[in-house]
Amino acid sequence: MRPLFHPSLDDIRPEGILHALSDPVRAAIFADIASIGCVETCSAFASVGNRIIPKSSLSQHFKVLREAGLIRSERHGVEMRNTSRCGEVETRFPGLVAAILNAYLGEAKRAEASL
Amino acid sequence: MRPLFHPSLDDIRPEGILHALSDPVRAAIFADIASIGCVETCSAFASVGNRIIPKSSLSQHFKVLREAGLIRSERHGVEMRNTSRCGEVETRFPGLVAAILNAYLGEAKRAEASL
DNA sequence: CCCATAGTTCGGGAAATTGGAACTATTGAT
DNA sequence: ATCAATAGTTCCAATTTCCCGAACTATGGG
Repeated sequence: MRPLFHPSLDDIRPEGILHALSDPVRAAIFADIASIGCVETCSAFASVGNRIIPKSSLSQHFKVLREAGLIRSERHGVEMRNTSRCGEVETRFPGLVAAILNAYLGEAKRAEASL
Repeated sequence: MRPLFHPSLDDIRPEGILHALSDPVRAAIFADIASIGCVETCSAFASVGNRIIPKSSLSQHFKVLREAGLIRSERHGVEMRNTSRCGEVETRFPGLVAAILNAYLGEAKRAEASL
């Protein structure tokens, strides 16, 4: 198992961030990690919404988020802890992550209201 | 040739916008349409940067932007005029498009500075 | 040492992207 | 009206990417 790759702040690209967050599942995972400074394990997301995500897919999703520069993953014993890199990303792309998370948040509220 | 489909404002989704703009070529096209003049033909983008884009691909790119709700395309005689829907999108996802365009803009400036 | 847990990697089928060639629609010229 | 030119679209095949089950790896505990 090769060590996890994390891009340096300089290597983070807008297209990577947009691609990573253009998938609603990844956006939901990231929103969760980003909220309240959180630290989350991968398996905390065995389901997103009411959809069950196979762990091989989850692993890929975390990899995409990591390589986009949105999260940092560290092994702690048997599990992986994921923290957001919002702070760093904000210095490079001001307002970007916040606007994206906010857009998805508005979307979720709409869905709820129209039940 | 079936008529062009434009989603109503209500049907515009964050994932569609992010996906559309996660491609640097589409982002460049959209940035151009969104800036000042706002009316552009497809063939004005035969090349983006120094890359030549085949017209079948260009047509697809415009379709993706259109179906994401980012642009409106109307036929005027033999050509297509594309206008941005930034204003509408802004009411639904405040700050989103601006933050994305700004992120790409910063990126372009960096690339220039590091020559 | 063996088992359980947490993730990663592999591999094949499904879906999306790309771009050349053929097609369609509109205008202008003969 | 016919023909040619221009601007885009559609078709299709090759490539790429995505998804998820199965097999694998790493770590900690009994």
